[in-house]
Amino acid sequence: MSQRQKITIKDVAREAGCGIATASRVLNRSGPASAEVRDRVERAARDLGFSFSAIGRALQSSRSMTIGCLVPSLANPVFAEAVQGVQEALSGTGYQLLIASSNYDGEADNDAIATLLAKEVDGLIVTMVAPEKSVALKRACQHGVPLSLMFHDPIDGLPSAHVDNFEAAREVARRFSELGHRRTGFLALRFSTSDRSRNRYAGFHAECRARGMPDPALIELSEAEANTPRLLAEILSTLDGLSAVFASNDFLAIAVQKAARLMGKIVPQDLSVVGFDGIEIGRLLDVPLATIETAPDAMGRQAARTLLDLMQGEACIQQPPLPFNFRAGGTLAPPRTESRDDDQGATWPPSVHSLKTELKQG
Amino acid sequence: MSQRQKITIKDVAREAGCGIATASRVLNRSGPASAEVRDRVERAARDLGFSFSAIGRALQSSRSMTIGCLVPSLANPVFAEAVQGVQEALSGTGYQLLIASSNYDGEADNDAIATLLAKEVDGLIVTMVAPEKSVALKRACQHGVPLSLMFHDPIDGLPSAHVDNFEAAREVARRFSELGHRRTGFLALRFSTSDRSRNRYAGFHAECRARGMPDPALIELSEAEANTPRLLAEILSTLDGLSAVFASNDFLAIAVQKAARLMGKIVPQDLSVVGFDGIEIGRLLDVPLATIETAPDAMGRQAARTLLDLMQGEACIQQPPLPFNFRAGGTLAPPRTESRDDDQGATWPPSVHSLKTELKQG
DNA sequence: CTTCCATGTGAAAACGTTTCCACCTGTTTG
DNA sequence: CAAACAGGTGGAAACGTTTTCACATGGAAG
Repeated sequence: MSQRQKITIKDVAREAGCGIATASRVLNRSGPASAEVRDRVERAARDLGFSFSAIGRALQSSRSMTIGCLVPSLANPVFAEAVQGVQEALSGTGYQLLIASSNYDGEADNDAIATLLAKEVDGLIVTMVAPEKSVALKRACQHGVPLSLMFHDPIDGLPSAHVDNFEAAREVARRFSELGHRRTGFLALRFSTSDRSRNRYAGFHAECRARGMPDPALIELSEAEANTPRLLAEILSTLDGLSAVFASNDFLAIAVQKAARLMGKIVPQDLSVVGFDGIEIGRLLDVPLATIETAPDAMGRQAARTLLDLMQGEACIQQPPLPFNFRAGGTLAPPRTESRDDDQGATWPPSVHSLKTELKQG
Repeated sequence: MSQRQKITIKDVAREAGCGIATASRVLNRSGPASAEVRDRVERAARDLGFSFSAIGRALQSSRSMTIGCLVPSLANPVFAEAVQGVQEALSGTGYQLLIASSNYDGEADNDAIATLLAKEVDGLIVTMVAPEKSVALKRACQHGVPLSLMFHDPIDGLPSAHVDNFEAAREVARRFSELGHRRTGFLALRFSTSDRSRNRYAGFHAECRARGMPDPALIELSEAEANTPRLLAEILSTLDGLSAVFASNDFLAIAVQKAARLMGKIVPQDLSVVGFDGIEIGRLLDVPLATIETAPDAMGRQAARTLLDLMQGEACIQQPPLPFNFRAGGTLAPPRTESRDDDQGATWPPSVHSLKTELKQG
């Protein structure tokens, strides 16, 4: 706690016996300087332990060398990995990452963007609740701040690093169908605040229809229900008769297995489960989890690279969606034969929400 | 992409027909102003869509309202959660989080701190490879920047939000011992770059000794070995005869189970496994993982609160270590009786590293 | 010997704030 | 009625940079 006040380039210039401009030129190698002066300045800077003030620089150049990143929460490893990917793509470019998280709150989203904007970030990488409705995001656009999205489908000409959730979910329906499943469920944790979940449901729903399966049951869980196997089991038991469940993320899928065990059901014989995200741990489980593999870190990297291009003034080009991959696993198998062909007989509980109308159609 | 240039307080003042100083006073409610002028200024600011430039403010007040945070990697959920905790504690204080990650590289650690310092962060929250040796960290100290550590044991009077890894590890040894285990192993992924791993080993080792058990086998894994069950199985099979393994994190512990299955061993009958961290998923597994529960988010929150106090000028007080909790689970059981009492007979492979000397003694 | 140019150099403006100070008005006090 | 004071107000300095511009100096070209 010794030296409380900072050493500026003025101090260096004084110590070296030259003008400020010269010191700046030497230290930045941005202009001519005699060997002798160069030497004095460099020595002075070293002796004094000088380093440039990024703030002074930012003010004068109106480039903060900072890029802002907004995600719902770092407690979700998917977003955390994406941010790590951004970090990696940024390393070596001189840009720093200013982070904000909204806790899945649309209001907080707007505040966060406003704050980031006030800090004059040179670019923005964003995942939020409702990008298409966010006034703050619109303002950022008009403001001319380069912008790139993550996880969202591209909107309004804004580039986005994403996977095609709709297509990926169709793939899951296809697998279910091919194995002979008919009655399925879709489990989501934050359906209303996650366009990803909604797109997945839409794709799943569309493909089920296309294959003549009954509409999947949509089950939206609360945080508590998702984390308490007993509660989850209760919910699942109200939906007796389904042979396969598509969980909108891997954690949920694992929770479903636990709940199934509690109910005395065996995965996959009594219930097939497929997750989403492809977290590493799924592979190491007793019964490896069938899931859609995605690469959040690659998403972060792509978002960052796109943003860097944009900041270079390059035209905004939307990259194709990042690939996903269906990972086979022990949690997916054909249904028990006896429950195969009784579609017509039983009354089938309707979807919890009926939002088939406002769903994307592919 | 319309309005590329910014609106400054000057524009507001001109629009309102008053001086800059007055505009500033009105907008900050920091001084007297007539009702009429106040009105004009506020209207002007609204009409123009003015917002303060954090950079201009930072330059003039020499407070950037930014705090820097360095962690090894956000791909590790433990650190990601901690950062999320920091984020939460900071929300509403007006401080933003500037993030850096080092990828477990000590050199990168130093660079990152230097960069953060150049950005004139008002405080620093740090988890790094070797805080006790870092010159950059020392410089930050001398520079007078408020500092708080996470995950590390307190050093040099720097406060740290941490759990007592040594004690927690002793707890594991105690559990093993009470169940009758004697030959144990300690698995670590990044032993050389993680003081946490080292402290855990030290505590585990110390308690094993204290209880008259043979020294635990120390097994340091490469990234590849940890993620490839086959490789891990090979390694484990070279250490035949041990009945219990303490993995330095839960992911490793789960990998060990997978490897054991590959070897035809049954957990916990043939091999007990205890992890560390207490990730949520461990609870949902087929065989719930026995582990030491910690709360990374609480660590982040504590680190942030301590830092805020420090920045208020309060004296630096070291909080007691955060509590840990032994979570019982299906992966821990007494060893098979036949392998109980043959200590003296067999030759026991020595620890991979023999660092018993430089280990913390409690 | 002049003219020109290259090279090295420093003063000063600009970036967007906040704050100190001085200057106005009126109004209250002696 | 003069003096002191309070409330409003704006000019200008400061924060740490970079960059423009102008001024030197010297050597080469005319």
